[in-house]
Amino acid sequence: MERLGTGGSGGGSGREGGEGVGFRPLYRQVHDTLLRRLAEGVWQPGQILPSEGELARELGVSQGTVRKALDALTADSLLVRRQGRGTFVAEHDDKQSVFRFFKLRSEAGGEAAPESRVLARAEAPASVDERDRLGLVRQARVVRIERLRALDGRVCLIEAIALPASLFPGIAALDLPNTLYSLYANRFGLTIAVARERLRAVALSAREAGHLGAAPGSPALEIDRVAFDLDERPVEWRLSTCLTEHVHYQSILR
Amino acid sequence: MERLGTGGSGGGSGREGGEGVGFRPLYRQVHDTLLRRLAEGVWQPGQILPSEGELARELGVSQGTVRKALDALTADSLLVRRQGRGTFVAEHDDKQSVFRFFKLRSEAGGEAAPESRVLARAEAPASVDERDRLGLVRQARVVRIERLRALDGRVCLIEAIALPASLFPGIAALDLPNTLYSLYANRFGLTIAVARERLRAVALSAREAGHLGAAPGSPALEIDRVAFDLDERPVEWRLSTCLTEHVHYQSILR
DNA sequence: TAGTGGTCTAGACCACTCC
DNA sequence: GAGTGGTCTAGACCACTAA
Repeated sequence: MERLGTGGSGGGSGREGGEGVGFRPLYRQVHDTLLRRLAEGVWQPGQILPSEGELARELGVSQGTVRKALDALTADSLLVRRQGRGTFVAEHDDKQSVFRFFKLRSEAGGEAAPESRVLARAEAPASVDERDRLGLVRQARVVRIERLRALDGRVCLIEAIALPASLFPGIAALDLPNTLYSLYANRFGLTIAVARERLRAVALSAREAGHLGAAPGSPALEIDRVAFDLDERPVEWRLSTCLTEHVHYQSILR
Repeated sequence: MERLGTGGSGGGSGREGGEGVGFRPLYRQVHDTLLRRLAEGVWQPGQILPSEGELARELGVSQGTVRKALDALTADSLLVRRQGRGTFVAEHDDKQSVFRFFKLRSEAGGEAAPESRVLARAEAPASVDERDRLGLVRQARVVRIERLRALDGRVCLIEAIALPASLFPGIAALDLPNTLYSLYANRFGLTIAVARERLRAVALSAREAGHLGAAPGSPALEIDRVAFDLDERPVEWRLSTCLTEHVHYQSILR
């Protein structure tokens, strides 16, 4: 049992303790409490959460307040709600949610999932760039993965992935699935919540050109992605170089 | 006075008319009603809307239902709500909201707004590509605008804009501001609600290279944007070609 | 002081799922 | 039929703004 704010019955919003700066709405406190539990793995992906009523009683708030927090977590794709069944921790290995972080689309418009082939894997001391992107200390080590990926049967992308070795113990020895983020969640308890991508146009190096079957110097799209977990820690750095002859990067702005 | 659904007092959600497929929640009907009014220009950008209570009485629903609709419109950046003051139609000519649709960022991280210089303007029959992107009929005409844009004082981008001439009467004779979308809203009553961007890497043509001060064949980022108004009509096609030596395209994925 | 949006509660009924 | 989330209402009090 863990009560929040002033709780209790009757109207009023009920300020939390303290008197100065800090005022967080109750629904925000509930949101953060549930988010912390998700980050700690109290509920695993695919598992069902207690019902709105149970959570409300446990936390000492009204059902409407719990609902508002659950709605926010659902909007962030961390939960899935199904009428008549319950509220579940989102699983991101589904066909459709592969495309949550994968913005490349075939010109043909086919919704085929990308295939992957691992070229290399190794553990090594982190480079300066890797320490910078991942917020690592000087002595830190990383696991590096290099892959080729194909869309619609056409190889179009080569990507270099760097992971903090301390967060992914033993990953170098595992079979790597096509969608790494479900592996991160299921094996290492790390849920990717946000990613920041920076795109540039570059000329292919001779080595990249060889792997992609293109001429050296050809223009290519470089995608520099840092992915963050529920605690907003940088967890993965991924540098992708992509041929965009039959493929483009799609972005919807609102 | 315009009432929605079954309205009235007491509990119950109240289904709308008909018996078969269609069921739209009341708050959704309110949302659509308000959206239609915005699209029709009933309230101009910057103007205040009636209060929650007034809207609730007018539409014959509870204040909570109106609130839910207003919150959704606020989340879509169409409204701005200010505690103690009221609800306003969003204005998108502010400094910070220039970056709503402009995703290029200087490597230096400076938040300086981009500058523009118009190279050419003309009206002409729509090309096949323009008809395709803008959903135009065979005889339609477009206004074309070509601009150079600079970030941090460095020219980095050349863009070709195509507008349906029927939607923008007389735009060829106007002074063009740096941020076109506020002009679209204020002079032509067209609010841009969504844009779809497709990014590719291309090699600079000799002409583009000349304008951008780079070598022909240099890799550049091509941004193909179609912008839609509140009625989801395609309203602008913009093809930008950008040097990404000191600039990148930033995207946040959730 | 009056009016606005923001938060919180309590309770009703509906739609869906499963037993 | 029991239990879940989804919708809707009514009413209270708080925080902020402006006159």
